[in-house]
Amino acid sequence: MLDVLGTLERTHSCGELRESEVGQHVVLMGWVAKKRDFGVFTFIDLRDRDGVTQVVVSEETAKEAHAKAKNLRGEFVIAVKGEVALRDEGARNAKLATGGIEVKVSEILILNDANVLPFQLEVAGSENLAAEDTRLKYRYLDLRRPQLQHNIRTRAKAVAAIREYFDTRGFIEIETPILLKSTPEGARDFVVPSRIHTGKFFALPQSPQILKQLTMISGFDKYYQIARCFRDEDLRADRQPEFTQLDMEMSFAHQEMAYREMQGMFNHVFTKVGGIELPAAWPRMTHAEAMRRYGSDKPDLRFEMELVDLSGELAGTDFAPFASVLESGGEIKCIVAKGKADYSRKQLDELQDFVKRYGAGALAWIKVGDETTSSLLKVLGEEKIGQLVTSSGAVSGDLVLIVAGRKSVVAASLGALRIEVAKREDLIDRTAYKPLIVTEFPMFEHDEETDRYTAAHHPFTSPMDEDLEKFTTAVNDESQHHLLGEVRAKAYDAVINGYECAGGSIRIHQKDVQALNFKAGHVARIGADAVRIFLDARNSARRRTAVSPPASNAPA
RNA sequence: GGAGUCGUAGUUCAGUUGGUUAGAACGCCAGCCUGUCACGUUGGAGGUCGCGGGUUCGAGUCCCGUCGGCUCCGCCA
Repeated sequence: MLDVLGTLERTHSCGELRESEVGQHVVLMGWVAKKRDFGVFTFIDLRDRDGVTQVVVSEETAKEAHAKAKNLRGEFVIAVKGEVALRDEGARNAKLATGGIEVKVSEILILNDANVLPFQLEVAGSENLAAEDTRLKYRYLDLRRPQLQHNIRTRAKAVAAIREYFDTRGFIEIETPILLKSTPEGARDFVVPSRIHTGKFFALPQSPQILKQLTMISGFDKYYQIARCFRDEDLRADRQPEFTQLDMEMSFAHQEMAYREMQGMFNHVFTKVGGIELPAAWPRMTHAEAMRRYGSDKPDLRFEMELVDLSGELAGTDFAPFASVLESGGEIKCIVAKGKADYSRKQLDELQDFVKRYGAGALAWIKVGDETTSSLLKVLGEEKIGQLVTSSGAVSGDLVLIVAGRKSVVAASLGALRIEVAKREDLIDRTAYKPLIVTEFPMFEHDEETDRYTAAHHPFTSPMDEDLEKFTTAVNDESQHHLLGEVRAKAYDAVINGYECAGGSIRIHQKDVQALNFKAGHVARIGADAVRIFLDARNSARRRTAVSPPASNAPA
C-alpha cells in the first residue's frame, strides 16, 4: 500500500538547497535516481526537474524510514522530511550543485512505486544510451533525463523570448487555421478527410504562407506566429514531418528592414536563452560567393578549409576526364586538409565513397611533402602537380582533395567533404556561434537533366531591381530563356554554424512583375486556381509586402 | 523512389575457419557492508541469436527471401 500525500507540501526543489539552508527542516519530493545501500544507512539521490539532492537515511536515527528505504527502487516517487546537514569536508560532491549538503531523513512517504525500467535513464557515455526508437516508445521516461528536461526548457525560453521581442517591436501575434485548402508550396501536403464534404480533403499548412500575406492585405502591417507546419516528406536526422517555425511578415519593407528584424530576434533569443552575444550586424555573403567558397548556401564558418578553383590551372590538360569536364562547362576544385598528408589509402577510399554519394566520379588527391605523391602523378606529371599544390595554397604535410565535374556536383561534394573532414579531424569549435546572412539567392534553378529553369523560391518572390530588365527579356524572348539562370531574387537565408535557421524574401508588389513571374512558369506548375484568392485579394488592396517566412527553431 | 549499414540478455555490445553448455559491461534479484555519490563485495536469475526457408553431419556465423531500426541521396519551392 502506497502512502498518502495528504496536505504535505514541498519546501524546496531538489536543486536549490545550499550550505545556507543547513539546519532547516525541509520536505523534498521527487524520483529515486539512485540508491546506495550501506546496511545501517542508505543514500538516495533524489531527482526532480531542478536537480539532484542526496538524502541519507540512518537506521540509528530513523528506524522506520530506514526500513522503508530498503524497499526503494529506481524511479519510485517519494517525499522525504528531514534536516539539511553540512557534509563533512571529504564527503562533498563537487559534481552536484547541492553537493555541499545532504538531507538527514526522518520520514519517507512512498507516493508511487515503479517497474524495472526498459532502459537506463542515466548511463556513462552517450554511446551506451538506448537507441532512439526504444526511448521514443517510453518517451515519458526519456523526458525525465536531465538533458531532455533541459532541451524542453530551452525551447520554452526561446519561445518566450521570441514573443517578447516581437511584441516590443510592434508585431501582432495572429493564429491562422490548420484545416485548409491546399496552397501552392513545395512539399507534399498532409491531408485530412472531410466528414461533411465526402471524398474531399483538407490540407494541413506547410507554412502559413498565403494566410500571412492576407494579413498584410488586411492591414495588420506586422504579423508573427509560432506556427505548426506539416510537410509529408521523407525524414532526416534533423527533420520531422511536423514542426514549429516562427513565421513573420511585414508591410512596406525592404531587405534591410527584414535583416534587421531577423538579426534582432535571433540576437535577443540567443542572449536570453544562452547568454550568447551574437554580432549586432551579422556578416553577409551573396549566394554566389557562398557557393564558390564553401560549396554550400549555408556555410559553416566555424572553420576555414575553403574551396579553391583549379580549373584555370588545368585548362588545356591532356587528362581526358578533366578535359571533358572543363569542355562541358564544369569545373575542378579542391580543398586542403591541413596536416593530413598521412591519410591512409583506406581513409582516402572512404572519402572517395563519401563524395560519390553527391555524384562525384572520383576523388583525386595530392599528399604534399618532401616526396609529394598523388593519384594524378602519372597523368599530370610532377611539374603540374607542383603547380596545383601552389595554387591550392597547400604546404608540406597537407592533403589536397580534388573533385572534377558539373558545377553543382563539385559544390555539393566538396561542400559536404569539407564538413566531413572537419568532423573527422575535430576542427569545429563547438563553443562558437557564427551567424551569416546569405543574400541574392537565384530566382530560378537550372535542372541539368531536363535543361529547364524552375522556381527556386515561391512565386511571389521579387527579382532584384538590378535584374528586372534581364528578367523581362528572359521571359518574353524565348531565345534568351537561359538568362533566367542569372536573375537574382530578393531572397535571403539566415545561417548559423551551417544550419539554415531562417529564410525569406521580399514580395513582388507590382502586378506586371507578378504576371511575368507566372509567365516564367510558375502558374503552369501550381495552377492558377490555387493562388486565385490571393490574387483577388491583392487586386483589392495593393500593398508592398516584405517577408521573412520560415524561421525554424534555431539549433541551440 | 534509391544506396549503405545494423538486428545476439532489459540496455549497450563482443562472438574466431561453420563445431561441445552463446559471452562481457551496465541493469535486475538475494545476502553482507558506518560515508557513498560510476559505492564495494559474494552469489543468482535472465537468450526463439528479428522472422521464414535453404546448404550442411552440424548454422548466431554461409546462401535466398522477408520485416524492422539507423544514416545518407532523391525529396523538403
